[in-house]
Amino acid sequence: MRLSRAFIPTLKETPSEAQIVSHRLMLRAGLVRQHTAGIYNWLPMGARVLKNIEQIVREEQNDAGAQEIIMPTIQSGELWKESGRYDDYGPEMLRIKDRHDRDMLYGPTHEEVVTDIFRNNVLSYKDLPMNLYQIHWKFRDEVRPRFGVMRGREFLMKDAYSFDLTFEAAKHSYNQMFVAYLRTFARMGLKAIPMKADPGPIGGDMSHEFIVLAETGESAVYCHSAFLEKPIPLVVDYNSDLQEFVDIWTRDYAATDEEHDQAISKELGDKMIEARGIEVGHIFYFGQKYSDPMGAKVAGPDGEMVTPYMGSYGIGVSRLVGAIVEACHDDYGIIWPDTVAPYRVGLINLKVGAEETDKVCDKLYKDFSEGGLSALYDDRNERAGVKFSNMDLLGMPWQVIVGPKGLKNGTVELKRRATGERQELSLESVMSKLTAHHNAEKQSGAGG
RNA sequence: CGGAGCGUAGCGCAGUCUGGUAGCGCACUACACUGGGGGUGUAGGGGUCGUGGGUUCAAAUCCCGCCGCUCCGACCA
Repeated sequence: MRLSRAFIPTLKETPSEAQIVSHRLMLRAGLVRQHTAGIYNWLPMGARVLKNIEQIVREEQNDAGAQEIIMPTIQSGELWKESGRYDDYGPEMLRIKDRHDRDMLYGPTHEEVVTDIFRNNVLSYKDLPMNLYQIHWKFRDEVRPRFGVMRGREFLMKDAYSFDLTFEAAKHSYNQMFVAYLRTFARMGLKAIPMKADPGPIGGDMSHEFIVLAETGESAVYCHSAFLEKPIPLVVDYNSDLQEFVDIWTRDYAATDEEHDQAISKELGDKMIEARGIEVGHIFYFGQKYSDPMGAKVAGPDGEMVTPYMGSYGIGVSRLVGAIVEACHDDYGIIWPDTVAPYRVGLINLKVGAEETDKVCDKLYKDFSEGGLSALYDDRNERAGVKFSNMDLLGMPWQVIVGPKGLKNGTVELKRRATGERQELSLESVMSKLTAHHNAEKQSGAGG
């Protein structure tokens, strides 16, 4: 994309409503604009990041054996009366009447709908286990939306729902999602720590929140320093027993503010990390809570009808954009991890209109796109300083700077946004270096 | 939902107390100079002052209603 043609409205000054750094930077870098309280427009840069994140989530869900579906945003109230939640859910649920005066609602979550799909279409234990997910917009009429997209009312969420014949099998489904989540967040360059969450009325220990550590996180969190060193599984056989791996990630202490035990802090001493965190995922097992009242049953091996055991697994996709900015920025702007960056490369032409620089930039721009490296080409007739600070604000992980000085020696400059490290390289080495990095990342599946 | 505050050009703000021609900086347009970290100058364009009513010769300014947004608390992917 040529910057001269791109719709990227940047701001020098921060709009007064933005309090936290991710919100400020997302507005300043032109990712989003607020439509109304807690509801956002996603402009081209924001939309690209959102799509990248969505795709990583999708790939990892598919790898883990989940199948993508799309459920409606507007739901019938009748299903919620069956599960009993129509009365329980409260004003957070946006309720609507259609023209026939029927009770409808904008879905805040989809347990009822997915259970309805299941009971109407799945008849035999042979179809289990089954895990269905979607990546779709939800609406929860929060009392007080804030922090930009981190606590919006409308938000993009990946929600998966598993169905199993037995508790043991359900536990395996839970573990599959657990591992998939570790991989998903790692691929985005995030350190996400699973913390035991309030298990709710079902009890047990099968509920975890995945928390990204960030200075400006919304809540205080506590965890053992061992979490910073734990391995992310690069290659996973999701059919194998994952319990051992899950145990590694759950044996050390980690708790959110509400669950925290101050005594353990003392016990762990300097091994205890006290930090701020952002919840980006939440998985839980809830057994027959919905399948039972809604009458979802399959025929078991012996012909008896069995009510399946369920779990649900959420990732806040739009929230992740904010969380990544919270975790990856400096005084100059955003520092996108390679895997989610709106463009991989920011190409800066320092002297637009000069034959040499124009020619080299055109060639690089073409080579990047042919090599599968998305590039944002700053071809505007602006001063160098404007382009540098603008590209730093936008946060492309690599910058390729083409100016008359370097070209005299046949070189261009490659800058790593995260470290500020700069190298003078020939055109060929720039291409090969970026391509090599890109390929290495694809192979490992966990770049960043 | 309790408490507090704010709505004036795309963004940041002044003007409101004490009523009298709607301003400043950035951004935007044009031209010139400049040209490796948000440069300089000149000339421009853009606002029914959130909205409805009231008081007044006269309302951004005073009074009343409504709408919207933000912040602090209790709640949440």
